[in-house]
Amino acid sequence: MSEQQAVSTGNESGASDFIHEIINADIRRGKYLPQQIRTRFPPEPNGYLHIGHAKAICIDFGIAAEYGGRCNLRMDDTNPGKEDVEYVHAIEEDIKWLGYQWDGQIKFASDYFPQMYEYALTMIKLGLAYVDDQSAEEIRQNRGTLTVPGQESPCRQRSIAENLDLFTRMKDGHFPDGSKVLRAKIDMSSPNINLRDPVMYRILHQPHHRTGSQWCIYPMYDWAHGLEDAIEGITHSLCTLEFEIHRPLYDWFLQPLPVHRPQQIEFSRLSLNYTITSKRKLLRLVQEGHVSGWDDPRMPTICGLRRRGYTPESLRAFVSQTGITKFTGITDASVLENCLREDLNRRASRYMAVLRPLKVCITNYPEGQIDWLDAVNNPERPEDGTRQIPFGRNIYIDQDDFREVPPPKYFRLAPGAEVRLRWGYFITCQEVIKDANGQVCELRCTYDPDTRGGNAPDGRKVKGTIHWVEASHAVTASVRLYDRLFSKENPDDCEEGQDFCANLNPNSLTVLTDCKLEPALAALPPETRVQFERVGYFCSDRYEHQPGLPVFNRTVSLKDTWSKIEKKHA
RNA sequence: AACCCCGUGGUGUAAUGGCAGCACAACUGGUUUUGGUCCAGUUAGUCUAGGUUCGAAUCCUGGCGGGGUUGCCA
Repeated sequence: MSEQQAVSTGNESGASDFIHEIINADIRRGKYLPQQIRTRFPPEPNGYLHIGHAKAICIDFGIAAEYGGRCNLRMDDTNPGKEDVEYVHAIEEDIKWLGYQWDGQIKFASDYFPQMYEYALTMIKLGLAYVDDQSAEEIRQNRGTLTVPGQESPCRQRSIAENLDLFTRMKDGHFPDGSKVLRAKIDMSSPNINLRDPVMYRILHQPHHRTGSQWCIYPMYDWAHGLEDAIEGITHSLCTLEFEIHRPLYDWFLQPLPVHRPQQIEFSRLSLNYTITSKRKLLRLVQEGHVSGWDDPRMPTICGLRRRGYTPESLRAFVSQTGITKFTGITDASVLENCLREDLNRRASRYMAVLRPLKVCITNYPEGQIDWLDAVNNPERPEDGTRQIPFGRNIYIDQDDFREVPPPKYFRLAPGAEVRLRWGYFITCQEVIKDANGQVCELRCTYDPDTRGGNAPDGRKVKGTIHWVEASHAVTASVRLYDRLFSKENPDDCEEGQDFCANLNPNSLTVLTDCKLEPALAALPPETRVQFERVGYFCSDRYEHQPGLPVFNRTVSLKDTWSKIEKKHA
């Protein structure tokens, strides 16, 4: 490959999707230099970003970076009634956390209102826009339907002078909300309904979170968006598939104006099974208290995934794996989990934690004596070193690691059985103690002093290794176990008269308050991702975790081969 | 019988007229001081009918199926 070719594409990943093809072609024929490629991520600040936005962010920022170009962050704040600065800040934080940095200052569509207004006057002067007095209802009626053409407005033939006068007075606040709109004069019988004289401006006597009461007319998406892109010199305006049918309008608005002309390219949205990614529905979950907030660890929002313990790297890997296409498929959530486990397996330090404690007394171990054992922090990264963990006469193990009547293939503790304590000794269960209700409440075991560190000098093997925590040093913690928020693959699949809330998984959250942690875990700062050995990946809560009162969220469990074996034999 | 877009294993995605490959999932087996990781393997796919071509997942035509579009939302 010649150097010129390598430079001309600048495509490091070698991706060959249709977006890269278009950009590569533009570069090849000299339309742009690679470093001139400019994209934008244009959220409306009316909600929190979710996993679907993460895809758009990775594509918008990622592609610009590949070519050595730039990507803008632009708030598409053209509808004052729905938008708020709260969302602006949250969006900025989420994008940075994902690992991206926008070019220069954050941009706001509202900053372009004056220029958009001037261009609207130009459109009127060109005879391409007119003021319509019809009500919203009349406009809707006259738009026709998918199969019948629309009717032209009685106002369509107004003179340019009259349109100019009316539009100026619209801007100056002479008319009440809804009394007039500015419309593009295109084609009321177009098979593409977007072209049936779409509204460009509506009257809204509402304060805007940035421009205050400066404006009482606000531009509609189709009119505004292409101009925003043009003003910023966007070369490739990447968006999702539902805007595909708007592209003729995007081009139509820009064509007569003396502006740069970006190219809109559409790709399919990301959908995940067992998940909703609709801002409206997400908002309902928050408002109706089905979750604790936008950043509830069960939410598919970026801040929710973050609090759950997802890494930015795993999210980016996931987006990269699902690819860029025009096919509207549903990705299995296990792909996301796999990306996470792959990342965390590499990075997360291992610790021992007992979630549902069962007391074990090592009867032949001296009272009051503590033995500090060496434990490897991360077998995937020997350079992470080792730490010391206390061992003593009284320890906790997980209730699930003991069965009074062990099922087939059960390798853990049972009456008379010997297991290895991770990093510790072999122990053998000698006695089972039950409470008044007949529940197992304590085990009395013996240990083999010769097996310190986990190996028997006589070469005998034990099949099972279980985790444990020494009782006198254990720190009691709260641990939240999360499961999928919805019990149906498609949460919208519900009975007549019901909605997605009927499919909420009642067991999506389990809070355990008597978990026993090895001491090192309690000393960790908030938002630290770790593995509880044999259990799963956990993250100290971003807001509630304290050294004296640890709070961990389960990010994802470890793959559980045993549960499959157990089911098979059941 | 509107218009636009899209159809490749169960799921997501490569192959740009030349050996249908990858990942996830599922299932075997091996390794293992995490029933994790890792390694090896198995199952399984071009919606359909024609056409063009030496050769079609790829190009053309029809059918079928899916998604989007009838806000003064974005």
